[in-house]
Amino acid sequence: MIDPKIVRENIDLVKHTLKIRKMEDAVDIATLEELDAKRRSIIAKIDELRTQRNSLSKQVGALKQKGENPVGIMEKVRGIGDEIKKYEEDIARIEETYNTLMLSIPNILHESVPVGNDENDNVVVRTWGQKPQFDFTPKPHYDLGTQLNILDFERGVKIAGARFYVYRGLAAQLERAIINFMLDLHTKKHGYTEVFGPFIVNDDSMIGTGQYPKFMDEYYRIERDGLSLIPTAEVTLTNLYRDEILDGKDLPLYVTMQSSCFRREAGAAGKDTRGLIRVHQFQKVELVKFVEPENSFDELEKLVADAEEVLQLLNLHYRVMLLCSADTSAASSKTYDIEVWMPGLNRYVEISSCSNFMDYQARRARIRYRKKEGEKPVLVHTLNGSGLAAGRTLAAVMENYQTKDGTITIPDVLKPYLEKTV
RNA sequence: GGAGAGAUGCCUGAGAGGUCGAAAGGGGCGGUCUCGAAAACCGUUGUCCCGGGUGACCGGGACCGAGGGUUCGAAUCCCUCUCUCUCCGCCA
Repeated sequence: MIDPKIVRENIDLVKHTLKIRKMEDAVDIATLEELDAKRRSIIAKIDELRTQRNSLSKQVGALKQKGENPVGIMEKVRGIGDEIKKYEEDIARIEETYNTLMLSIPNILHESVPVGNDENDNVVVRTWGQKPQFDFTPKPHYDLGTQLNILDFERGVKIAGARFYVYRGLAAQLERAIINFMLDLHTKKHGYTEVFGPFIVNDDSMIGTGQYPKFMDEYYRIERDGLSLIPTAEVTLTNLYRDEILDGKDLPLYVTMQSSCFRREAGAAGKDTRGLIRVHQFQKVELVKFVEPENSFDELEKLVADAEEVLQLLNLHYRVMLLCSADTSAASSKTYDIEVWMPGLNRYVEISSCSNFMDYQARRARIRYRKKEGEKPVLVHTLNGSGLAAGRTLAAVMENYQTKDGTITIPDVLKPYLEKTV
C-alpha cells in the first residue's frame, strides 16, 4: 500500500504512475479522494461525540457516588451512543471501499524505470558471458533429462497431475547441490542469515506480502485450516518481522531461505507446457532484505549482484533486464529480472526477479524500525529476489553443460556438493 | 483429539465495572554524586488515528490477544475466534 498522504498531497504522482503502468482504469481515483474526505470528516464527528460521552459518563459516576440519580444525563449519553453507532456503521462501510481502493493502487515507480507498454520495452542493462557454441543441436532439458532417465514427467503427472515432475538420481542430487551451493554463497560471502520456516502460512502473512486478497486464484489455499502454501519464501521471510519494530542497529537485515514454492499457474494455460520452466511446485532460494529507506536502491543493485554471482560461478550466460513501467509488478517500485540463456530452448528464461518494494509491503505488514532510541518508528524498505530458482537453474545447467553423446558434465563449483561426478 | 489454566506496556506482574494509558519491580534513557565506574537517589520511558501549529509542539480520539455484545460508562461482565502453557492421547 502506498502512503495515504500521497493520495492527499500528490495525487498527480499517483495518476502518472497509473498511466505509465497502463493501469489508468484500474483505480477510481475520484471516488478514492471523495471517500478519504468523507472518512476523515466522519472520524472528526465520532471523536467529538466520544469526547462528549466520555465527559458526561464521568459526571454520571461522580453524581452516583454522591447518591444522586443522574437519569437525565444517562438518557442523553444513550442518545449520543446511538449516534456514534450510526457513524461507526457509516465509516466501516466507507473504509471497506476505501481500503480496497488503496490496496489496488500500485507502488510509485522509481524515476529510473523506463516507460513502456509491455515486456518488449524492458531494457537490457547488461549481459554476462556468451552463448555457448555446440557442434551439435543442443536438446531442451526435458528431452535430455527424459533420455537420461533423470527427469520423469509422466510419473509426475500420474502422482499429482499436469505440471508436476519427478527427479531421479542425478537430477535430484544436482538440484540439492545447486540449492546448497547457493545458500553457502549467500550466507558465507554475501552476509545473509539462513532461515528456515513454514511453507504453509496464514492469511495475514499472504496479505502482508501482497498475495492476498488480489491474487487469490494464483495460490493453493487449504480452506479447512485457512492456510496457504507459499508461492515463494518471500512470504515466510518478509513476514518474519510483520508487526514488529526493529532496532536501527540491526539494519540492514539480510535473510535467505530455500523452500518449495507452490503456484496454481491459473492464468498460464498453454504456456511453457513442457519441462521444468512452469510447474506447480519448484524449489527456490530466496533473498530478502530489510533496509533503511535511504539505502534501498543501492541495496537493490547489490541484491541483483548477489543473484548474478550464482550464474557467474556456474558459468552460465545471462542478461539483466530492467523491467519497464507496464511490466513492473504492482508492489514493486523497480524490478530487475535476470534471464539465463537456455540453448536447448533457444531463448532466455527468467531465473530471478529482484525488486525494491520500498515501504509498500512494510506498510501492509507493519514492519518498522527505530533509527535511534527514543525516535519515532518508521517503515523499513523491503526487497527481495530469487537467488535463484533452483529448478530453472537445474534446467539451465543441463542445457548448457550437455555433451554430444547426450550426457551432461558437472559445473566445477557443484562438484564438491555431489558425492560422485558423472 | 480430550481436560484444565491463561493472554495486560520493552520484560516480570497487579488491577476484577467509573477518577486506569493503566500499580509495583526490572530494563532502557537523562540527571545528581564520582577522576571514572559501581551503588544510592531524582526524573523520564508506548503505538495508531483526526485536527491545529504545519520544527522535535498542542488539543481530541482509539488501543490491556482479535472480533462482536451488555452498560450512561468495560482492561474489568457475556459470546465467538486465535494463540500460549500444563496433563492425557497420537505421532516423524
